Amino acid sequence: MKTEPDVFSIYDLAKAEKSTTCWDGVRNYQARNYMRDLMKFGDRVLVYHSNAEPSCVVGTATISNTSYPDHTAWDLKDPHFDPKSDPNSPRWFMVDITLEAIFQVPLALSELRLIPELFKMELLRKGSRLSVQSVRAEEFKKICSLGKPKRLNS
DNA sequence: GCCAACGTTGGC
DNA sequence: GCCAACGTTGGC
Repeated sequence: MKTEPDVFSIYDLAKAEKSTTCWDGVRNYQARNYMRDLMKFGDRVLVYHSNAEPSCVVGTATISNTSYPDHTAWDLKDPHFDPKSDPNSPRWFMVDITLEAIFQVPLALSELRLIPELFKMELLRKGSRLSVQSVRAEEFKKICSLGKPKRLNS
């Protein structure tokens, strides 16, 4: 899952109550479908900082609440307000994620591109813009082995 | 700041 | 349903 660190970084997540946040503001149908239809409680996710210097995979989190309507779509003052989302038939959904580990070695895109096991990874595809993507188990494992995750409570 | 790669909108 | 115009994402 991508986030712009200027807006909400993994360090903000670490500081949040119970290291948990709702993943609001996603306004892309495919990304929404991943969250609404595919994500299950306990699923693990990679946290990625986009538009950063450099852009990096910075840690892991878990799904701590499965999908529910994204109420920020109905909030006039929210930057992601969507007049076409009807509270009686919500258009946008979100999940909650809880921080699992921060990488002691953040993994920049340029570095990930050099890893043969990751050549097919969606994140590394040219023009890959989707903010919620699926990651293959082997890719997840490889990235964790490179990132040296530092668990919160251990 | 540039621009490729999308996704969305709306006229027809 | 097609597609041009426009808007957004995000690496570089």
